[in-house]
Amino acid sequence: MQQKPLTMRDVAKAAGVHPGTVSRTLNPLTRPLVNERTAAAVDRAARRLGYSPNPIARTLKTRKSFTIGVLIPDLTNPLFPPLIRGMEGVWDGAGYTTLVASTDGDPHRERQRVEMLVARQVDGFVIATAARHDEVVTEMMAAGRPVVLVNRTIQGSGAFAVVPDDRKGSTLAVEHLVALGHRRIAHLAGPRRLSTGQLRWRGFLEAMDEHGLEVNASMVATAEAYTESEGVASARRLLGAEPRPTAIVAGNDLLALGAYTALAELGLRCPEDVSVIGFNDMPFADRFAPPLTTVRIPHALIGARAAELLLERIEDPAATPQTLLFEPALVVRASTAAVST
Amino acid sequence: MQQKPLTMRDVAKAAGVHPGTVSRTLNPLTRPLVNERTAAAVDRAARRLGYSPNPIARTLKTRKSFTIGVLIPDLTNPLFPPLIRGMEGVWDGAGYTTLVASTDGDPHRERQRVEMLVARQVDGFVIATAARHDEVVTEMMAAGRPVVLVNRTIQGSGAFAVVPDDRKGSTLAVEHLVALGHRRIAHLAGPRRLSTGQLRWRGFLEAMDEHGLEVNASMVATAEAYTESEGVASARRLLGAEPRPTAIVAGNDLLALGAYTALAELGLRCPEDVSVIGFNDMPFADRFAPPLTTVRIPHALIGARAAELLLERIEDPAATPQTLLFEPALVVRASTAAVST
DNA sequence: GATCGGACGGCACTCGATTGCAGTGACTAT
DNA sequence: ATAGTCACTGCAATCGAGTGCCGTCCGATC
Repeated sequence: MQQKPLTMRDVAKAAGVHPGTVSRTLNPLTRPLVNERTAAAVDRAARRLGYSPNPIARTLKTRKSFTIGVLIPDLTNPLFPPLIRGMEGVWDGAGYTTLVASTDGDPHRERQRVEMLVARQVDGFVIATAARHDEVVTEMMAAGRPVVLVNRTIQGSGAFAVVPDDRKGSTLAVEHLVALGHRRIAHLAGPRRLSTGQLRWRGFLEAMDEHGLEVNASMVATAEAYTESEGVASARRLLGAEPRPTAIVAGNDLLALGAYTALAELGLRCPEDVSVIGFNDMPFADRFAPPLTTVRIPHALIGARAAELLLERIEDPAATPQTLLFEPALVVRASTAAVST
Repeated sequence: MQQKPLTMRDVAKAAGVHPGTVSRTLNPLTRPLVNERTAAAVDRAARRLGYSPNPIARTLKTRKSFTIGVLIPDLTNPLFPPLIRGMEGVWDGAGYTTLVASTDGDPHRERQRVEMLVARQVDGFVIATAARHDEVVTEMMAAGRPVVLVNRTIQGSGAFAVVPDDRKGSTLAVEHLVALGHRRIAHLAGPRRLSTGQLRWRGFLEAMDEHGLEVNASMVATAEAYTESEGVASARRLLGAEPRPTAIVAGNDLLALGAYTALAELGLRCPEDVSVIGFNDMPFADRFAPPLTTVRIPHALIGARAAELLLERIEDPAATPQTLLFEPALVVRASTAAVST
């Protein structure tokens, strides 16, 4: 709340010492270098004047900004706010500030945002926008920048990542439906170029195979993006097949919502005619009509863990890459029911 | 994407000029001062080396960071992402970066976040957390910092603010219910210390009066915060009254959702037994069970307009304060119905 | 009482870009 | 030919904090 810029020289003058000494006393690492009594005097002067150091100047000199860049596709996707809160929680405690940038899924814009963040000297990145083959991410890692991937990861290893166990999630979904007597189960898949789309699809196929259930081409539709409107379009294709599936496993909750719409268009009821399962357990999923059965992913936890991992990576550039897998859990609500014969 | 820091001196050396000349060339305002041919040479050198200026150093010298601080209560409240996207849209175009800070409604934390933003030399603030009597905001304005209030405003004038016409919104809600034959209409109010809580309440009382409808004490319950759980608690009180209200006007959608829960607890149906109206038209309000009738507020627009206003204020410190009122609109869905006699 | 060692803190340069001031050279006017 | 003007551009200080180097002063030691 200071009006006129208060600098180290002011504190130095007030304490009757040299600015360099002030710097040393205020920095915990160099503090031992200065006499306890002078240090106390400096502290007193600083407190009295209400001095607080200028992070900009500090960054210029030390190249450390105590800022972290977070790349997400779109803030209005309800999946991301909890993720971000999870991260902010740990960074706040460590004195870091969070700088969030939206890319809208546009690689050009993504690159531009990254350049902005680099220019602002962020100390590291959390990336929630990674495609399986992601040029920008690969370049950043090659350049030695601290990067942690969340939610989505890239093909191959060597990256730090904190992601849900997507295959497992699909297994949970399929098993639940099979237990309810479903056999014609369709998959409303997310984009194949994202790890979530790919792995949930793979997991779906494997689980179906496990149960001796056949999956022909008309039982899988792939959405171009994780949006309601894409969900509607793909669900229409699924529901046009003969015989019609009795259940749909959607790649995420927004796609599931799209399926709701497609069902309504056709005069079909959920869950009486067709069961639907989502993915993520987004906020208010329990409020939908009908309340959505979905695979819950602990986003706040994933965010927090990613934040910690990044901090470790920043402090130790030689840290070995690791990908952390989080267990999903099935949340049964009212969008799934026993198959009606 | 540069690895080694590339500075103006490097460009200067490559172009065979002095760093100062490079600075003048690259700054559009001072560009006319330099000879066209040397300017072209500098441009070429800069492009060839892939130089981009260091915003940190620039900020240190010019005290302008091209960063704007946004204060919100909580990112996971679905009301805020659209607001933020609206602002980012205009700032991106003007070369500003957005720094979002969550306060969780805690004044202590709010003050601390503001100090962080001030230290980072943000050029201005958008504040969505203002209470009607807000010390922090008042101090900031007194200190001459560019501030624009969104969604919530403070008591008295002299502030820049972009807010919905809350009284009007309440009027819309009451009129809709009256038209459906309701007479015992209750208000599930938001906190009185926020302008939204206060004005929507006032608007409710005025509209009821307008229609010759009485409002006794048991017809208004005030929630301590805009949360579902607070909504449940207050709605219980409302529904315990005798005779029971046939309709509830909630101070926002989250409170309305709380009312849904309270109704379900009592075995009452919405809208057959009690109609409910929300406020905001938050994302997915059309997906709830039942789809929520609500007063829509154009948040993205409000955000965009606030962003523009702040930019004007930053460029012209003498700009005169103004508060912009945005028209709400009633969105009728399925949570309201004609009163059942 | 002279020497040595260590603790302390002052000095001055650095980070990268901006900018007031002054100097250079060309060109014009008288 | 000399002064005066103008257009450029180089120089150096500056923003605020961090830090290597060195001098000073103290006490301890023989």
